[in-house]
This record gives sequence, structure tokens and C-alpha cells, in this order.
Amino acid sequence: MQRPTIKTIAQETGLSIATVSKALKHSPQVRPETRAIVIEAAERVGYELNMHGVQLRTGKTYQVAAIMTAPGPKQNEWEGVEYAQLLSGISWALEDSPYRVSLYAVRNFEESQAVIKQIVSLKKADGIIISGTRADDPRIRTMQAADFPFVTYGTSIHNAPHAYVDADNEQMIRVSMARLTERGHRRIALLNPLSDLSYGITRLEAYKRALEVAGLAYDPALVAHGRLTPAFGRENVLTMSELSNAPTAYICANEASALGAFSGFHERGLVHGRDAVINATDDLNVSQYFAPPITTYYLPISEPSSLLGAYILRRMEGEPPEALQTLLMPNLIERCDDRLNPNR
Amino acid sequence: MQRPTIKTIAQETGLSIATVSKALKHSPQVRPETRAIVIEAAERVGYELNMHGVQLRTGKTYQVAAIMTAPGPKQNEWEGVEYAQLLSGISWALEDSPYRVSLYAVRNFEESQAVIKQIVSLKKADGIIISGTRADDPRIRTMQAADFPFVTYGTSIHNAPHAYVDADNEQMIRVSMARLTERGHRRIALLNPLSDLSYGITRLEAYKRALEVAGLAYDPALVAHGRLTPAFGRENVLTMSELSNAPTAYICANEASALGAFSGFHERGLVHGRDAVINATDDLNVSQYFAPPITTYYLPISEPSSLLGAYILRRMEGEPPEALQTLLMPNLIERCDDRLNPNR
DNA sequence: ATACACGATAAAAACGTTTAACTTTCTTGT
DNA sequence: ACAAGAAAGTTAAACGTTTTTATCGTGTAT
Repeated sequence: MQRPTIKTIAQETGLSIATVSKALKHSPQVRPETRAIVIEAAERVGYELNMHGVQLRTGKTYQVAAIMTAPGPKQNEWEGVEYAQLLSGISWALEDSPYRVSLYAVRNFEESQAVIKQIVSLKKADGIIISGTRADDPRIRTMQAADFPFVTYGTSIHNAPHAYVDADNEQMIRVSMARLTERGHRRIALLNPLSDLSYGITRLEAYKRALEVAGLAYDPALVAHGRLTPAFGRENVLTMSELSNAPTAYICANEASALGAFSGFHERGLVHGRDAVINATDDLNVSQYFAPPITTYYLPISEPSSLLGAYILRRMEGEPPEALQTLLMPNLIERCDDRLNPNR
Repeated sequence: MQRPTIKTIAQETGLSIATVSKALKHSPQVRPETRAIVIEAAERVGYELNMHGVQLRTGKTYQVAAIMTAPGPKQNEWEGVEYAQLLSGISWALEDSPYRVSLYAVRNFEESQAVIKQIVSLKKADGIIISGTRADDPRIRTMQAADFPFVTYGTSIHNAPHAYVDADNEQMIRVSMARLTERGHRRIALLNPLSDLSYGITRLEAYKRALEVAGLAYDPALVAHGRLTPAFGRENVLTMSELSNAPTAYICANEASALGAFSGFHERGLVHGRDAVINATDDLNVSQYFAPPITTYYLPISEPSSLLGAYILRRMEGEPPEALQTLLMPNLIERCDDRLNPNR
């Protein structure tokens, strides 16, 4: 038994395939009664739209490309793990639409650039979702030049307006810094993502402004940029804690680097809350299981991810990008007093 | 300017589209000289195969469906994070093929069953990769009944032979247990995945056999089944450590539950190496950053994931499933002596 | 010389859908 | 009563590819 097509329904109902097609798409050109007949027949024979026919005819792919930058197969660092939740969130947001998530894993920025050019020029998808945006991102320019729908996870600084979702990094750092300086911290380290990433820049600038407000000097030795792995967090605690004027607080850009920072504490014999404290941003809700639990900004990854999915749908329907821009403010979870206490 | 098709090449060369099509697919029906002309013209005009035409004509989708079971959007536990690396590994394995990874996020087993039935009956993909296999897995039966190519991450126990990749859980538990009993442990807790999962059963049975070998009694109070979140690890340490005869070693099925176990230690004031030890399986290489680092079985997730990709390709080409079965043995990394030492 | 096979190419049909253009029937305003 | 227009269908073409079948020389055996 062959899979039924609109032709099957046409024969079944005595109508033409054109009418069947129109009826199924709720075209006003067909009478409600006729439509009812078609729908009934469709259900009776178990009809399901064959996307291949649609794709060929319309040129639409009904694919949303998710570009996932992950380090090569050989590097097995704990990095980018939040991508799993990000992808499933996007996937769920598209659930009731005809769109599917098509995965493009790339190793680095250059590859992502090449992949995006390909998707755009060969129209391998109808929309693109990228992350890891740079201050001036050439991928964004590529997609804008081709008028191709896309949403970014992360803002850009020098690009023309586009749809994005991001955490409010500026506010996070501002509040974090105020809170720490209030509690007596004078030497605060910033463990930041790679310096070409847009949110790295945002965070650094907010950090500098906060120092100024608190009347503290900016010391480049307390700022590190790198891939946000546990190794990165560990290395920097090892180095910075040896400074003559070591930091008493570390602000980690994610949970992985925070875990690594703890590892550095352990190695150096530092006690959290006595010698220094760690604050972090966490979108996997894992910092509460650290020993001790630490103060974090928590933004459940499901929120930005479902927004990304919703926004790409609306973008593909032609909604202007200006209406699709959101900065989400993570929740401050104070698991720790974060004042240094010499008796601990 | 329109995108060039085989028709463009046909006009360009004066050949028919049939010949062009055959030439491009290296059919023996066309002379080498003719083929050379076609290839040259194709490159000159920048021809790229349009998959939609192929898909409609051949019925092949060139999609590999990756079924990803992740808890619903509302639950933001640190679970399933290794999926990101798993997906990127699969995606890379398919890189040089015409196949793409199409993501299907599901919330639970029932949904995955429904999704698989749909993919199989509506031929929404050419192959399927699933994980979280059960002892007797109905999804496997569905796919086998339809003679649909698939590979599982995880073995099954009662199903007919199929292509799979898995870690060697039996050996892992056997060696782990021998090592711990050798070091004097008499009360060993097993933090296991959900009991309907195939590898949960494998691990439990290996655990029981190891107890027997060591002449130790099986105590159900030392075995827990559940979703492998940090919360799970923590809860079980909290409970088990209160037993009159508390365990001196915890074997955790993944790094998330191990992290949670540490959190339980901290809560109860237990010291790792003095009161008890934690061993784990880890495919993200994160246990080395625990404080202290713990002994783990480490299997870089890139290995099984690239195998999964390679196997589904071979399976779709018709290779029999019996040739595509691999148990990978993780590396034992001893970061800790794991003997209890009261002076620590 | 004639039939035959063979090698290389062309013609045509098909996959399932959408949509522009057309036809027929019915309604409506004058 | 009649032209104009709307409403509801139908016809046919098109998207890009593969594949079956047909065509046409050309070389070979009888």
C-alpha cells in the first residue's frame, strides 16, 4: 500500500488535486462544505503532507539551522555543555510548527562563517540561530546582506539592529560588583570569555565602570580572557592567588570556570569565605551543589532557548528584527554571605 | 541570477539533462570525455545539487534523526549535558556525507516512542540514533519490524541483534568493585540510573556478582536508582550516610551524580578519603576538577559519538547490524588512593 | 550486404506539491 | 433583460532530479 497523496484524496472525493491542496491549506477559494469533505477524506485515508513536494515547489526547506560551535573531537573539555539544553529548548519551541532543527556542528569561528555562507547561498535552511556573537560579527553582516532570517544568542555591538536574546550582562556585573564592594572586597577578579566575544566586552566595560564608581583602580592582572572551561578557572586562580595583592573575590562567567576555580582553591589550600569567594553565572543550576554552594546569577537556559525558537519563527514570518530583541535578567541567588570571615 | 541546475549545464554543454545527471553521478553509461565536459561546465557555472529534487524523486531524506530525551523545559537540572558533545560528534561523523543531523527533542520515553513511529512510517529520516535503551525496548522492535536503519547508544538485553555502541558497564563495575574491596571497602553504594534502563540492569548485576566474589552480602539499602542529576547524588549520600552501617564508597554512574554526592558530603561534614570515597564514570573529563579529584572511568564522549555516526552511515548502506556492535572500555584514572585514611 | 549487438546519448515520465490562469455558474445592479 | 463581477472549481505548468525507455550511429559476425 502506497502512502496517500493529495491525488488519493482527489480520487476519493472526485475533486481536483488543486482544490484538495487549497482546501487543506484553508484557502478562501474553497467552500467550507467542500473543505469538510476533503478533511474527512484526508483523515480517512491517513493523509500526511509530503514535505519533499512542498520543498521542491516552494523552495522552502522548513529547516532551522542551529550552528553549534564546539571544540574539536579531540578536546574533551567540559565546555559548551549548556548547548544540549539550548538545542532542546529551541526544538520544543518549534514543535507545533512545520520546522525542524537541523544541526551544524562547527569547530571554530571561521568554520561557522563558512557554514553560514553556504546555508545562505544554497538556501539549505529558512532561518539560522547562532551564538557566540562578536562585537562586530561578519556572520551577521552576511545574513543581513542576504536578508536572511536569523536570531543570535548574544548581542553585537557594531552591527545593524538584529533579532537577539541574551542575558543582561551589563546589569549582572554592575550589581555583582556593587554587592561585593559593599561587602568590603577591594580586589575583585574577572574571569571573562574570549575577548572578541561581544558579551566579554560588555562585561569588561561594566566591570571597569563599577570599579570607578567604587573608587577602585583597574588592574589588568585581575582580568583573564579565555575559553570558559574548568581548566581556565583553575589556572587563573592558581596564578592570581599568588599575586602579592591577591583577589578576594572571583567573578566567573559560567559554572564550568567556577568549578575550575574551586579546584584552584583546593590546590592552593584556600578556603571559600575565609581567603576569597567565588561568584558565578550559571544557567544549569549546578552551583548549588558546589561545596560550599556559591552565590550565582541563575538564568534557566530554557528561557533564552525557547525565546530563540519563538523569535526565529516570527522572524521567518517577516516580523522586523527590532521587535525581537530581549535582554533577560538572571536571578541573583545568594547562597553565601560573601563577606570574608577569618574564623572559617 | 538564478541558481544553476542540471538544465543550465545541459544548455551550456548541448547535452541532455539525463546525460548530465548520469555524468555527475559517475554512471558508466557516459564516456569519460563527456563527463569531463560536464564536470567542467558544472564548476564553471557553480552548480550545486539541489537536494529537494533528489528527495522528491528518490524518496530519500538524507536526514539522520537524533532522538534526544531531555527533561521538560521547566526542569532545569544538570542532566543530559553530555548530549551536546554527543550530537556534535555525530554531526562531525556525517560531515563528508550528504546526511544532516535532524534533532528531535522529546520529554520522555513515551514521546520518543511516538516520534520514532512517526519517523519510520512517514519516512522523515533515513536513519535513527537513540539512547537510553531499555532491557526490552519497544522502539527497537518498531524499527526492526519496519527494517529501518538505526543505531543505539546503549545495549538492549532481550531484543534481536542490532547496531549499538556502549561503554562496557559490566567490566567497569567488575574492576571498580574489585579495586575497592581490595582496598578494604566492605560497604559499597551503587548510584545507578533508572532501573528500566538497560545499562542500569547490567551494572546492578555486575555489582551483585562482584559482591559474591568478594564474599559480601547484597544490601538493597546501598543501591539507588534514579535520574542521574546532582540532586540524586546528594539525596542518596544524605540518606545512606545516616545508615547505622554507612557505605565507605559510592560508585556514581556519571559525573553529575558524583558532584551531587560531594554536595552531600559537604552537608554531612564527611571528608573524602577519611569517611568515604566517591568513584564515578565521567565522559566530560570534569572529575579532575572536583575537590579533591576523584578516581573515574573516563570515556571521552567523542569516541562513542563518532562511532554512532559512522555506524548509522554503514547501516544505511545496508551493512548487517551484527558487524556494528561495539563496547568501549573506559580508561581507569586513579586520582586518589581510595583507601580510607583516618588522619586526613 | 544484412542483421545484430552495443555503446552513448536523448526523450519522456515520474516523484507531490503549489499556483497562475482559466472556466463555469451564480448573483447583482441597472 | 443583460452585462459585469464574484464565487468555486478545474487545468496545466512548474519546481530539479532520477530512471526507464527509446533512438541513433558504429562496429562485428554471418
